[in-house]
Amino acid sequence: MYTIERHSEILNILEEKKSISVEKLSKMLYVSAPTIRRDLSLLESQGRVMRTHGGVVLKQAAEKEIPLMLREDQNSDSKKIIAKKATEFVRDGDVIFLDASSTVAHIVPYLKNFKDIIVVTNSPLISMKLGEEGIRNYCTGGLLLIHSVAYVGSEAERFVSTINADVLFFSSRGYEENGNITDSSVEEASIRKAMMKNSEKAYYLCDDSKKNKKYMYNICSFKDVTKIVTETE
Amino acid sequence: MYTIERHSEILNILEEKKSISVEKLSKMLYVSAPTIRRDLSLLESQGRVMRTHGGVVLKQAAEKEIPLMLREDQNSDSKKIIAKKATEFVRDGDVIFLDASSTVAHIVPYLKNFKDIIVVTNSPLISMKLGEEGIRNYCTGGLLLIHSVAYVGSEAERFVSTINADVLFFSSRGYEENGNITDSSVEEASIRKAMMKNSEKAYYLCDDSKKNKKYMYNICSFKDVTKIVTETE
DNA sequence: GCAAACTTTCGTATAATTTCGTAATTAGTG
DNA sequence: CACTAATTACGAAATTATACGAAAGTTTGC
Repeated sequence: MYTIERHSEILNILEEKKSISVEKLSKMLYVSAPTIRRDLSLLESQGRVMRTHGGVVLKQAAEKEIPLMLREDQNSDSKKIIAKKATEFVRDGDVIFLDASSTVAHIVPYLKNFKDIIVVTNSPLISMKLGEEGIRNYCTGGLLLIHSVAYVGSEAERFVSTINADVLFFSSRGYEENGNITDSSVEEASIRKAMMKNSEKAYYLCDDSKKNKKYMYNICSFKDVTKIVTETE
Repeated sequence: MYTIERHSEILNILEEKKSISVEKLSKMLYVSAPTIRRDLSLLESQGRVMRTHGGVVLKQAAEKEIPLMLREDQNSDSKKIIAKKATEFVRDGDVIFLDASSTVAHIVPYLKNFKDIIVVTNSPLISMKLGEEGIRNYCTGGLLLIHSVAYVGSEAERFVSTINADVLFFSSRGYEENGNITDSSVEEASIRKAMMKNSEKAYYLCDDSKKNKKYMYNICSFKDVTKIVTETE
């Protein structure tokens, strides 16, 4: 067995056992302990395992730093429910628009069950999460709107206007009983309109916390939306 | 048997055995070990196999290459030094291109000392880091190249071509003594060329680990670069 | 055509590097 | 403090990189 084969073998073993001692690895792989330690140092420097006195533990993908935005996410549970419901409207082969909201971000994990989908989003965060799940995706690019981690502006909208999507999932800051869907930034309202214009269907994802909140900019009205997805009925 | 026939024969053998020694290949194909090694270097630079001391292993598609974004990056200290040195070439008010390399990513924290700069990058990761530092930035958008967390393709290049930048900071997988700067993916090489074309100045950031590594795709040559920034002189 | 100059390919020889075990020293743990 | 584990140092064996030259194939100019 070659060195790099041994490295992936160590990872395989860890995948199964989560942690193991240097001594056991040494016996299992028929090499001396110093060799195992060298291997582990390397794997540690690559950030794949964590060494401890006497052994190693697998570094879980859990402790990644990215979801900073999503961590401080409120109503995360309802959003998850809504996201799952939304996947009902996805078909294999669809071209999907996702806006840059945290609600919509929760759809990502569910999308990997579909084949040959292409996703277009204006959120770098969602784009990267899609990438992690192995989902082919395009990002619009444009000016980064910092507080909402979204690309906006003419560049972003131009990109959107070149795509013909099957479905759009979007959210917003608030909606009113009368059907007005509103947001607090022009730029974001604008790009959502652009997405809506170029998508066959548009699903509005909203949790109850958004009810009866009115912000400065109008996105659209309930009647412009194919369906509204909520946690309740 | 011609050279390229030998190459595909090596791949065939590997397909079946997954890994094999240089010595065995040498005997099976009736050529000397150095010849096999040359073949393997080539196949490796094409990303089809992984060399290891004593032999080669097939690069499984499944070979879970930890995405850049989760990988703790190596040579982080030298990269930090290089990044700091690079900031010497930034002026207030500059429009700056940053490519999607981890070396270049280390520049971000130093950029917040400059006023009125605008940064354009094809990396969602760098874009978000810039955002966190409060630096005004645009991302190119385009197709997400997963393993390097970079946007590439015609959309990304089109965006770049609309920008006139003052400086570009870029890196690559490898460079040779003779001045060739190369990378392992066409797409990434291509977008770097596009950035170079539209920037007044271009600084190549390279740490010693990249020395004398040759990959399949040419980006440019030392003479096309304004200055090379290294950890040493 | 044809020969000279050039390029590509490959083997040989040698220098440099990698890998890995042993042994000695240092550090960590209960 | 005793015991185990980790680090460091070092040497041996194997592998690889490099330099160089020979042979075969290509290109160029006449």
